[in-house]
Amino acid sequence: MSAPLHERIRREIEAAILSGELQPGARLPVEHELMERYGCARMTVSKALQSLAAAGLVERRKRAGSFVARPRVHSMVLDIPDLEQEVTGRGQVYRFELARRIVRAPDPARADEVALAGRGDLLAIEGVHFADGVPLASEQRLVSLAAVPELAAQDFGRVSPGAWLLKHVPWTEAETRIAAVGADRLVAGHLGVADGTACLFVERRTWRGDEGITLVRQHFVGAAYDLVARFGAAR
Amino acid sequence: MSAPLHERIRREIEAAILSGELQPGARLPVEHELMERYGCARMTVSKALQSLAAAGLVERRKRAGSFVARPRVHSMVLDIPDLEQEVTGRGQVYRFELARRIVRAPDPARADEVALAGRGDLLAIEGVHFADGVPLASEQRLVSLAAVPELAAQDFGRVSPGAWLLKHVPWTEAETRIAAVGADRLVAGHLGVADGTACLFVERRTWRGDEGITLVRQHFVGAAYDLVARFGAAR
DNA sequence: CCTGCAATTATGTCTATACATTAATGGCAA
DNA sequence: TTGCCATTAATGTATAGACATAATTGCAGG
Repeated sequence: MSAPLHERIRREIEAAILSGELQPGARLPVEHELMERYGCARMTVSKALQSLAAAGLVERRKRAGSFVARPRVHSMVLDIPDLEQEVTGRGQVYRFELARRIVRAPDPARADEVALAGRGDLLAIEGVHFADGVPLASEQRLVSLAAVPELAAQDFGRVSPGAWLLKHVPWTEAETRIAAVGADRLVAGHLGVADGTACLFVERRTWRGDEGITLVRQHFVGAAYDLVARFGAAR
Repeated sequence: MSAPLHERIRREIEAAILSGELQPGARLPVEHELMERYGCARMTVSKALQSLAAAGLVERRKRAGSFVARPRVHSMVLDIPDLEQEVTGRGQVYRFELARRIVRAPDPARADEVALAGRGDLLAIEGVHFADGVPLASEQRLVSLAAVPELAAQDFGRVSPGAWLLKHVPWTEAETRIAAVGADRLVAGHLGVADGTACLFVERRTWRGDEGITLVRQHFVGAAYDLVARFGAAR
C-alpha cells in the first residue's frame, strides 16, 4: 500500500521485464508518458528508471529513450562460463558432441526435478565439450520445457545447449555448487581419463524470476580447466 | 573536471571509507553539513549518499544519520567462506592447527608476491582446518604486513587467520580461482588421505582499494566440502 | 527508577521548474 | 544521392521548498 511511488513504478516495470512482456531491446515509455500514467512529477519516474539502470535491467540513452537491456553474456557478477566462447576465445576449435537427448517427465522422487519442470516436461541432454578435439567437460543438463518451449525444436548436433540458452533465455538468478570428485566410469569414459582422476564438478541451477530454467551438471578435467570469479564492490 | 557534482561527492566519501580514514561505524557528516561544504542543494548530497547506501558502503538511519557500514561477513555477492563460522554453524567443533608461521621478504622471482607485499614483508602461514577433529582443509596463506601491520602481533594458535582478517580488514575486491587437483604428498599428509585423492583447490586474492591484502591457497577434501554461490540481479 | 509522551532532528519522498547535454531526425545544399 | 547542420526530443543535473516518517532524547509524572 504505502510503498514509495518510485518503488512501485520500479517494481511494475521490473515485473514487465522479468515476465518477458517487455522484450530485450524494447523501448519503454518515455518519462512524460510515465508521469501522466502515474500522475507524478518527472523526478519520480526518473528515480525509478535510474534505479533500474543502475541494476542493469534497462539502458538509457539521451534523446533516444530507455530500453530493456540486452542480456549480457557475461554477468557483471559472475562469469557463467559459456564454454564455446571461452574455447574459441583462446583460439582453439570448439565442438559439442551430443550423446543423448530425450524428453521425459520429472522423476517424482526427485523434488528438484519436479520443481524445475513446473507443469511441463523436462528435456534431458547429455554431451561432451571438446577443445581442439580433446574432451574438456562432460555435461548432463535438464531444461524445463514449460519455461523454454522453443527448445523442443532446437537441434543440438553442434551448438551447445548452454550457449543457446544464454543467448535466448536470460537468467536472473543462479546458484552454483562446486566440488572436486574423482571421475566415475561414465565420466571417465566421456573425458578419456582414468577412473578416479580429479575432476571439477559444477552444478548450476538458473531461474528467471521464480521460474526454474535449467539444471546442469558438468565434470571438467581437473588439470585442464579452472574457474575464475572476480568480485568488486557493487556500483 | 566536469563530473557531476553528486558523483564527485560520492567519490570523495567513498575514497575516505576505502582508505580507512572513515572507520566502519563512524558517523558521516549530516546532509546539511555536506550542503554547506559543497555549496549545493540537499537533493544533491542526498543523491550521493543514497548511491553509497545502494552500494552497501554506508547505512542510513532516519533521525540518527548516515554511518559507514560495518563489513558484512557474508558479502551479498559471494560467500567468501569463513570456515570457522561454517563449521560451527553446522554444529561441529572447529579447530585450526598452525603448522608454520614465518615473516619473510617476498620472493623477487614471483611477481604476485612482490605485488602483494608492497613495500613491506609477508607473513606466511600454513595450517589445517578441522571439523570435529577431522581434517577439512589445508591452507597456505600470505598476508601483506604493509597492509595489515596489526597482524604481526596476532597469535594464530587457535583462531584461523581467515576469520581474523574477515573481521578486521574488510576487502573490497576479490579474485577466486577454483580447480580440482589430486592431492600431493604434503596436502595428503595434512588431510590424512591417500595421494592423488580429488581435492577442491581454491586460490583467492583480496584487495582493499588497490592494495593487496592476502593470497590464500586452500585444498579441501573433495568428498567433504563443496562451495555454493548464489547470484541474483543486483538491487 | 522506570514509563511514556512530546519535541527535535535527520533522512525519505515528492513537486515544480530550469537549464545542460546528447543524439536522432529531417531538411537543405553541394 | 551525399554530407552537413539546425532542430528537437529525450535524458541528465541541479535547485528550493514542502511535507512525511522515523527514531533519539529529554522531560514529566507515576
